[in-house]
Amino acid sequence: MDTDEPETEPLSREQYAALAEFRYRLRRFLAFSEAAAARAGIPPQQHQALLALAGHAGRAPPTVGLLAEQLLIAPHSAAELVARMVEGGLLTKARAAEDRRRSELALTPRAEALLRSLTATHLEELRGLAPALAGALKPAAS
Amino acid sequence: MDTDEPETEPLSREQYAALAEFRYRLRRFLAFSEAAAARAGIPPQQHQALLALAGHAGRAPPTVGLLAEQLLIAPHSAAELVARMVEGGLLTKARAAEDRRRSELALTPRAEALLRSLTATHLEELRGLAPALAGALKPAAS
DNA sequence: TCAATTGTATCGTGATACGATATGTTCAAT
DNA sequence: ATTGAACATATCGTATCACGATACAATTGA
Repeated sequence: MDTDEPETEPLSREQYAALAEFRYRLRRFLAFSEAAAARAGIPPQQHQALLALAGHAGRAPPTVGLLAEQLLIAPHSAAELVARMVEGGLLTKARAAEDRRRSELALTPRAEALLRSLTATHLEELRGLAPALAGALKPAAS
Repeated sequence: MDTDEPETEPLSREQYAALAEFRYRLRRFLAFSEAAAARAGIPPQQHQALLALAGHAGRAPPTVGLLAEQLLIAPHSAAELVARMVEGGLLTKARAAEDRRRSELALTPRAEALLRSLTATHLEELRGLAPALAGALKPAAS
């Protein structure tokens, strides 16, 4: 039981309200995103995995460990996620030739189509949301 | 199985990368927030509940239903959350006099101290994060 | 006064990330 | 070459938390 909190200066009602507003808008965006993924027929984590992998395009081929880093989950959680996605026909997994510990991941055509559609939807949503988010952020960090 | 995706124009590598970057920064912020709550000794949802209730200060006394709206969870989920928080000594719950269906909620002194400390930490973090978030947002919504 | 609505609560369930652990692979230093 | 350490991935049981279905009490309106 932490009874001895660090001494903190009192905060204004406005600061609480601004931070609460920011988090509320964040939740709304995340809820929108989850609903969009659900409409597309995949769990939100799998959408995030696809986006992280696609966003990494151009660099070294993505692996399970890279996915874990990007999603901020433990490597073995990423392995489970990848297993579900391979099963669902969204990813292919192949041991890397030069280091056979690694599994290199790639999106299937179906995954690419899903992600394209989801990303377009999200960019549009963000176009509208960005000002509100930025606005809620400004007074919070004053 | 959704095999017929809506027709979407191709997206650039930069757009995927920008959106992925934005979500990554969001995850980092949320992970920071969860870690801060854990350090304070409460689950992250309880921190969000405290913030939502405090952010509402000044208006009508907050109820279980209001909390559900703010957190985007079902009313009965909010009831469970509140039960855990009352048990943990963070909230008090009292039937409203004028409408005895409602439970009016209030933060305990311990909760106020926790939230004050957590909010100060978060505002500081956001001061540093806001530019990066806004930066990742700009190219995404071009 | 009775039906519909609202606010809160209870119970069992499901999804997913985690901890602990295991296996295979590579690398460094002897 | 060999051995031990570090690394990448995988498996299994567990815990958390919101949900669906449902219930009940209080209020409102016809």
